[in-house]
Amino acid sequence: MSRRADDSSDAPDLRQAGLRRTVQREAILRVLEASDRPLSVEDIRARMMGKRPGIPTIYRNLERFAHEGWAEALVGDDQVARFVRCRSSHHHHHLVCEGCGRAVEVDACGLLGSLEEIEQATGFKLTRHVLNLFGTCPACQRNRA
Amino acid sequence: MSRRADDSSDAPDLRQAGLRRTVQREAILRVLEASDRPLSVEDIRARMMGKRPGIPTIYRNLERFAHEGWAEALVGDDQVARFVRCRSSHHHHHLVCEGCGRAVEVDACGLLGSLEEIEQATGFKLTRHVLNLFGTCPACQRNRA
DNA sequence: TTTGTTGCAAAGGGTTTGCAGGAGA
DNA sequence: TCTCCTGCAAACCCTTTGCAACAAA
Repeated sequence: MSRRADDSSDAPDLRQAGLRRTVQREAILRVLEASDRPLSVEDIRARMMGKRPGIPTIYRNLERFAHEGWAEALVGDDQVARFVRCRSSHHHHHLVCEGCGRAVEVDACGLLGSLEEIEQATGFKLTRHVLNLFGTCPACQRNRA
Repeated sequence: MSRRADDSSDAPDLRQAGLRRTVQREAILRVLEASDRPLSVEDIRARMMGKRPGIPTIYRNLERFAHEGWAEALVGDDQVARFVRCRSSHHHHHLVCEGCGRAVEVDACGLLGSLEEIEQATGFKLTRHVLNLFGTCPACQRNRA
């Protein structure tokens, strides 16, 4: 019922981004959409039934999706890129549960003050930052207790 | 003259960490020590004269150094690990100049407040975070103007 | 038809492993 | 001497590239 006025859309519009609608692309988007955790390219492939796109196709499309702001690559300690669907096109960060892998988006607006402090303390002009947060989600906290 | 009481030491003590003193190890430390920017393994090798350690040796030692908190790996967009010497063993972050590559350590203590906000907003219990900052250093700002 | 996309295979390239020889203590 | 380290070469493995066949528009 709610069609919000802001940028968060439920399904990326391929055509609007100048991309052709192909079964592979829509399948990849569907997998990302259905997952609440970062997925490697192999993960994505594993979640498809029947004829699956080739690895290069998945990489190429994820790259485009990331460029459109529809997804983002999070590289973990194992140096493997895992992709998450970005629901918001605002600046945001991802908080990943170390227990179950579930990821949520976080508006780290409170960070801005700290960034200004850093600019003043160092004399640097900040251009961008990468912040990845890790923790334990409510469900995993309960399970642990 | 100043021997500070805190943890910042000028030269890591290999023996104290249970590591043997080898020429390779000390050479790698010396290169890290002398550089004010993150260095890839190849960079490190390139900065050595004469007989240089093999690539695997450098990787193995950097891993140990990182484990001791003497250095840290920063992985950029190109997926290549670059290592910086950590002067402080406190929790800190690195701010890298996109102009010249120079890196400085930043105490992002101001971040703590934001982190608590995030815990309250999400219900997650935060365990760790990775924050890498990028910007333009004072010198590069001047050169640009 | 035109042009973006996919598939396959192969190459790339940073990083890791195995193991024998060598150096620290 | 006893381990720890190093060197070399090869293996790993995620990711990218090239190019011909294919499908969207």
